[in-house]
Amino acid sequence: MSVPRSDPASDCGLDVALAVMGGKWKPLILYHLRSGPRRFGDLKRAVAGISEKVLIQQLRELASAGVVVRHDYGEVPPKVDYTVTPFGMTLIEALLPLCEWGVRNRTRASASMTSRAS
Amino acid sequence: MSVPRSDPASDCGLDVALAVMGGKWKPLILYHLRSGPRRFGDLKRAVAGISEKVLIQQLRELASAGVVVRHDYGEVPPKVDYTVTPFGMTLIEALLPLCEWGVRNRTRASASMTSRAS
DNA sequence: GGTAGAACCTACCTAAAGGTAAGTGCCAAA
DNA sequence: TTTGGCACTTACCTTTAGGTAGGTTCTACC
Repeated sequence: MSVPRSDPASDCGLDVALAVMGGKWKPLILYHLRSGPRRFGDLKRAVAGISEKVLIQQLRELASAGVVVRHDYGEVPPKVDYTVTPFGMTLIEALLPLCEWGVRNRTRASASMTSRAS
Repeated sequence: MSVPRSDPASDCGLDVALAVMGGKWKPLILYHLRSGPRRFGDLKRAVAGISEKVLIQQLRELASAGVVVRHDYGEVPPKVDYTVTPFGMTLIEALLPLCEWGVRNRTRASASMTSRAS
C-alpha cells in the first residue's frame, strides 16, 4: 500500500524467510527437529522454557508453511510427532550460515547488547 | 533460570543473529546500506513505509551492535550518514543464503500463509 | 516573513506476540 | 481411588515492537 514502485523488499527475500521462521522459538524448534521426528512432549522438554500453548502454536504455523508435518498415530493415550519436510530442510540449510555467524559472534554481539541487559 | 543444562540455544547461534538483525525493518535497512553509506533522509526514502522514529531506533540498535556506524558531519543543516562496518558485512554475508531462500520460495511461502492473509 | 528541509526527539496509542493458569478426555500405574 | 502423563484447548493478562502526530533548531530559498 505504501510501497511506491518495485517494492524494495522484493529483492531481499528476508521478509519471506522471517515470515516463516521468525518468532521467538521457531529457530529453536527447527533446530531440535533437524535430526529426526520428535513427539510433542519430547519437544516440549527439549525447548526448555516454552509453554505448551506457544509450542503448539508455532508448530501449527510451521506446519501450515509446509516446513514440518504433524503425524497423529491415533492412539490412546495420544501419540503425535513432528518431522521436518524436505522443503523445511532447505530452510534449515539456508539458516546454517546465520547459526554459525551467531556462534562465532555470540560474545561480541551480546557485549554490544549491554543496553538491553536487565 | 528455566534452562536445565547446556542451554540448547547455545548450540544454535540463531538467537544471537536474530537479536542483532531481527525486527521488521533491520534486514531492509541492511540491504539498502550494503552498497555504501547513506544519509538518514536518503534511507528514509529508500525504506519506504518506515517512520522516522522507528528508522532511527533501528539504526541506533544496529550501531550499538557494531553493525553500522553513524557519521555526523557536524554541519548545519545537519548531515549524517550510516555505513555498514566490516563486522556488519559478515552478517550480511551470512544473511544472503536466507535471502536467496526467500526469493526462491516467495510464492510457495506466501501461498501457505493464507491463514495470515487479511 | 513565510516555508521547506535537514536530522532528529517526545508523548501517546495500538496490536500482536507471548506468558500464565486452568481445564479436557482418556488410560495406566500406584 | 487418586495420581500422573499424553496432547492438547481456552480464557485472560502483560509486554513490547511498532505506528502516529506533534515539536525542535538551524539554514536556505522565494
